[in-house]
Amino acid sequence: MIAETAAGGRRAQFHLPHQTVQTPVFMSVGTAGTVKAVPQDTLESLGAEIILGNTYHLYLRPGHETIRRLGGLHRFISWPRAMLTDSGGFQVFSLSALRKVSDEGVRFRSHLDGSSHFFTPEHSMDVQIALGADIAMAFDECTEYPADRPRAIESLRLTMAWARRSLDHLRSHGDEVVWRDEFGGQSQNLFGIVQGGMYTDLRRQCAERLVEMDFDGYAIGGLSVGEPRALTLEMIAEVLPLLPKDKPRYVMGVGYPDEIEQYARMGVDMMDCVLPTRAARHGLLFTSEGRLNIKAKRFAEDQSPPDPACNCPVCRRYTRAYLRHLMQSGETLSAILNTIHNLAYYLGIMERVRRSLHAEA
RNA sequence: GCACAGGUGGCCGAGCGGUUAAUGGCAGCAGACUGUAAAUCUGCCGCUCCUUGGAGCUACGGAGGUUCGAAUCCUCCCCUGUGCA
Repeated sequence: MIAETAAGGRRAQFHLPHQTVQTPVFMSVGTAGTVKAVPQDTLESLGAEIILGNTYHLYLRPGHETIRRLGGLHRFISWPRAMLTDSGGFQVFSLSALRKVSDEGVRFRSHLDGSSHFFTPEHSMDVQIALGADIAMAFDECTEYPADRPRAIESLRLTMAWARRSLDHLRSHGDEVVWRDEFGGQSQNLFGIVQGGMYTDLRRQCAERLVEMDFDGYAIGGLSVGEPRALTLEMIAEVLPLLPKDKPRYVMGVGYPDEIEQYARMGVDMMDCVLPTRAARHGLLFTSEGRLNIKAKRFAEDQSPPDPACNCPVCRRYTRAYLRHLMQSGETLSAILNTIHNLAYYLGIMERVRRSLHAEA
């Protein structure tokens, strides 16, 4: 812990096997072993210290055993810094049409070829061990919104049982949970995930139980699934005080620029979101002046940079007119430049917040 | 010159007597996107009016014709492609 503000904001750093991560931090999502459209060296130069990978996607392709044989995910994708793998729990939610949930686990059909697979907490851990990220996530069920109370309770029961099993399995395979690669990796951390729908008492109950289990960090999941922002905020505010101060707190799947700043100031250490990368590919740029739909005709001859206040490599060199043209033409470079800018913008927000938290403390 | 095949809204392309302002796709315009089945999805897309819903006008190469009714059938003309001279 480096600094703490009266409002609960934290400026800290976490020593992970591959990287000491300065927090609060925004993590770019690299589902299939790539932060879409951005090469690893560019991510490094943008200052990304930790990125995500996804258990579900990498298990299906190229296969976790393949990645294990190739020396783990870090080596496979040539990423020297920290990584976190999501457990596949979110896919249980997002691929709902193709799944069947039981206490034991989840049977689902591959979105790639329709083949049938069965995921259990143990299996998710095995896959994540093979991938070898610095942080693995417990296998959970992301409760949908809206979910009535009985449904939220049932979903929560599953998530807590699976958290226990995830932890037990990972701990009992301690010897395997060590990756030594040229980047210096070692032991793997495991985070538990707080669910509970939009019910504060369920959230509290879940948080307390997970803390008893003693995870290496705690995530708040099941948010940004369609609920009003006020609810998101309420759930986060409810859970944060229950989590141990000396461990990372991670809100999964958020958010818009103003959201991540707000949550960081409340004491959230880690966040991730596909928004900056996906929106970039769709032509939406986040700037200090607000959202910029670069496809808009009014930018056709606009010679100013995407964001005049931004110092990223894209804003230093290219005009809105050019980015619009690339987008209109469907050029690959469009996705690359848009994504680099959005990521730079998000990382810049966090950099600013970190400084500000430090100054306030 | 002869023989086939064609000429449809910005483009490509369905339709081949009424349910057709005319299927689709592209392009264009606007919007969405929150632990990535997403370089995806949604809406608008002949013109002019009025309030949703409508009203009117103009449209399927051109000119005639048949028919209650034609982008669709007939005649002539113009143009394009291919083949043969």
